[in-house]
Amino acid sequence: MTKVRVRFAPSPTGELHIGGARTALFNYLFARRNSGTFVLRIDDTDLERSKEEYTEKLMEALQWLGLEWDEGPFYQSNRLNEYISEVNRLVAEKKAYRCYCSVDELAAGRELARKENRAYLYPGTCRQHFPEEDDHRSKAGIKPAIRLLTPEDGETIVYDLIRGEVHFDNRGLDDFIILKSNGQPTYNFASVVDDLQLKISHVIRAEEHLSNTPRQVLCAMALGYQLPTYAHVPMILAPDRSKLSKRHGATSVEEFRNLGFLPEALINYMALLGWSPGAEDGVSELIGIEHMIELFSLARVGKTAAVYDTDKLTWMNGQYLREYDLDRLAEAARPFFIKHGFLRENPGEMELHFLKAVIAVVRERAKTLIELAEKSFYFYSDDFAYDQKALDKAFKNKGVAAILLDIAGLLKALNTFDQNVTETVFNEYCAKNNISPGKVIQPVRLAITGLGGGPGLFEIMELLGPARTIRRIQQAAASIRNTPQ
RNA sequence: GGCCCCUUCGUCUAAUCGGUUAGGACACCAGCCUUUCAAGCUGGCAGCAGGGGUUCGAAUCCCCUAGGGGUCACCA
Repeated sequence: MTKVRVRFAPSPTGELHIGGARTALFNYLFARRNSGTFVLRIDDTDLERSKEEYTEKLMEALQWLGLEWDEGPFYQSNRLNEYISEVNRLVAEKKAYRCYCSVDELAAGRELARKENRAYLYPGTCRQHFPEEDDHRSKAGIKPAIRLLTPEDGETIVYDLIRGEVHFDNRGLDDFIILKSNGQPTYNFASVVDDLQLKISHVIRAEEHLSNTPRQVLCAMALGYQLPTYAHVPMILAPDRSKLSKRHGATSVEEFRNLGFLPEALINYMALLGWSPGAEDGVSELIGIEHMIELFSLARVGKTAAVYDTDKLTWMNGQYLREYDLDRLAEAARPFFIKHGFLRENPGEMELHFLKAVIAVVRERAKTLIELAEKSFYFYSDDFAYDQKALDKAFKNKGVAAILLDIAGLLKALNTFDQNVTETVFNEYCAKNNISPGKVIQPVRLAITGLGGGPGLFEIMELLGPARTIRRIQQAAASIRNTPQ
């Protein structure tokens, strides 16, 4: 068996989106599952659109997701000599030829084909002009592009692990350009040279590349190398079933990160888009990366494009949020708390300790880190309005202000303020006055949090401490008295 | 338009060689639990794109139609 070597080869023309990230994930899982090597390559042959900052962001996103690569990054822009020498070889072997057709000429041909409603194929104008005849043109300073000489009939077959044999009629393939007149290789060529020279055993990539694969197969055959095995994974579509783009809201890994999703949740969610672990009944879909590596197989990758659904991602994130290691969660949540002004840029020991305590309580009802921070506001600010619905429910009863004042008085008399003590105080008060606990707890909750729901009241009070708790209860009582019923 | 791929609940998916009341998850609805809100538990709603074959029997195999997606550049 040849050693498994796979690659993820993004072009640095934008942020890493969920489709690319999932392709990277599948490559990673496949490599790990088969004790292979995961190579990162940056396909930056398009000088116009490639940007270094995107390369940085791409790598940052991969690292954040935990998809560590074993080799690379290799840059196509650094490998120009390899491509040129391979192109020269093909020209020398008469498997490729110089083309002097102008861009305008070609565009006109395409335009005509479009008008006549037929597919455009390069007519092979320059096929006959083998080297000698080109001399005078090159002397005139015209730079040629190089085209691959492709077969006129027969078929090219792509062997795909997910789709089986895919046949392409060679009559539908023309002599495409492998080296542009500016001296840069085209994607189809550079990619093949790299895959071959890097000894990639399996090319796992998105389905959008399937139609280009016969061209790559032709390149590889002309170059005389052994072909890698292909696996074209289904696309991830936007909710409107179209290809992902900016107008679809959050699509990039970075955006999901900023929206408060955890990398493990995103990984878990993406893995299930197209791949299925086998789905026996009652088996959880919550799968950590290690378990995923054990279970992964391309045979269980489906053929249908998936529409991503943020609801399920959100649910999954909530699941991870609850189980996460508290220290790591606090670390991940920090920026979100800072953004709300709940935390300083360089918080001290005490603040971090308090942060963890708050998170431990609030995370039970948050699904994203944004929500986690938002739902923690009353631990950091006295300045909040009462929720109207909760107010109508909890503050409307006649004796509420008096009850609040009673409670404030009882709390004030306490030496210790932990949740066991305060709960006992509440219970005794209710029993003595024959009031149901809810009639006391809910108004107090509203007084100290402004909300009708949330964590256990006694947990909140302990975290908040006696001073703030009592003050808020007294203020609530006062505001009820001052409001005409 | 040519070529290529695809088609199971709203969404993600399962159903190894054709025989299942077509299963699970998210979302949604209801109930239970609870000081509340979540979580959790229980139950419910909901699908084989359509039409022909083949077969005793088809979600599963074949053909056609429809729909979706991809690709056809001196982009990747």
